[in-house]
Amino acid sequence: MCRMARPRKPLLSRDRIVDAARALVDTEGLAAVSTRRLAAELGVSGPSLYNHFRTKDQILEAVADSVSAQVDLSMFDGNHEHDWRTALHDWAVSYRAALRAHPNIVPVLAQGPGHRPAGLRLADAVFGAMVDAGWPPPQATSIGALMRYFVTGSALGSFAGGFPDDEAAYDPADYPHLGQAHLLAERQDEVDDRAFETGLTALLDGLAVQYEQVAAGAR
Amino acid sequence: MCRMARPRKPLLSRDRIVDAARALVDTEGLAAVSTRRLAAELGVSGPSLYNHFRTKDQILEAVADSVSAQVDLSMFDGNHEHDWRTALHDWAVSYRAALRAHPNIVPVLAQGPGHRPAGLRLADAVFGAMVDAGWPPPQATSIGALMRYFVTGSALGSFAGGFPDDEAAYDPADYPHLGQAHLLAERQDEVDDRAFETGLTALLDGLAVQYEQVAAGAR
DNA sequence: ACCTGAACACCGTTCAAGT
DNA sequence: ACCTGAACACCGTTCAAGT
Repeated sequence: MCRMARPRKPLLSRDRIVDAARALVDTEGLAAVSTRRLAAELGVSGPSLYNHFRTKDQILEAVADSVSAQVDLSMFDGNHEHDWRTALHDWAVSYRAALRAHPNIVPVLAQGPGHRPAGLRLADAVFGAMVDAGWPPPQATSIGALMRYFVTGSALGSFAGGFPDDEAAYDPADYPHLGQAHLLAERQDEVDDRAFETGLTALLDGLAVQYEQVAAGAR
Repeated sequence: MCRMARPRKPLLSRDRIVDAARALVDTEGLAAVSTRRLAAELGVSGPSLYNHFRTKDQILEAVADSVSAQVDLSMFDGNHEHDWRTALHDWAVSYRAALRAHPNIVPVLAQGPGHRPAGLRLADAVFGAMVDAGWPPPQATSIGALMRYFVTGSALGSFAGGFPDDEAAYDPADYPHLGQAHLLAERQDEVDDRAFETGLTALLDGLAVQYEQVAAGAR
């Protein structure tokens, strides 16, 4: 049929590279991602990656964006089934779940959306929904910012898991109140989940107070 | 006086290494810190550092701890001049200020205190003060965790600074609500400071609601 | 005890060469 | 268009050698 010799199918694609990089970040951490190691995982040589990405950093940006894309934004859809508070709560839970599934990439994500499409879409959705709900634009901006602070902070590293699990690490003379801290490690998810829900509830309760003031001012 | 030849004064010390590393992290970022580069800054050869620290990671841990040590904890002192809410507010402001002065080390700090003394001291102080103020220990733990989430998240990266400042980056078809987002970059500190104060106030208002419930349960 | 140069097994990235 | 090997200027860390 064809006159010209068809080039064989390319070995790589941006998607294959991002998938492999995300897997490597998840299992072995950011520091384990080298272009040679990643290429080996994909069965090619190191420099091949540069046919698809300009730098290694751009690969990591793409991984970060693929994680942002997992965040559910449907609660901000126009049909308004949820009030702003419920929407914000459900979004925060989905946002944190997506990041906690890939905690090692959070430092990259937390630098802001930059030009990453999924990051910008997320910022667009929450800002638009808050303005639609009646928040003045400056407050809507603050809500987007403070929710990102809280969610990325909660996903960046476990609170409970950051404490040593050996009792000997806590000299009572130095740390009089940490006598039970060595128990945190074995209840890691429970402690972090409860702290997240407690903080999220407090944030939303506090924002509701401010919303009342805004609404009263508008009357 | 002395029989033995005095060894000449050591060229390095842990403190000198940590100070130089912190300066390098601040001015050029985590990625710029290599043992060779850091050693050159100190006028010695790369391997010399290994006489004072076991690994490069331990140097970065020490930098992180030196930043934690800058956080003011005096509001948690026993004299009880402040109620828990005021103390928590002032602590959060100091905590964020210390981290924002050295944002590039925050990813290391946010992994938790580990065995770092200043990190453990900070956790000890806030937990002890909340328990003293009447919070049940599990809630006091949650408060330590959620405050760390919020503060580290707010210091990890600027919200406003994470958005491109060129209008062309925001196609209205893709991001219908980000028409003004390119203006965020030029008001970076203002936007982030207001979001932090808004979030902190909301958190404390929300915690006050929960505190009332705890106090009512105890009656 | 503390610093050095040499060495090892790595890095990210470029580039000429192949198909 | 896409992949390769060779090369360049780096890495973190170890170690024998110096004082």
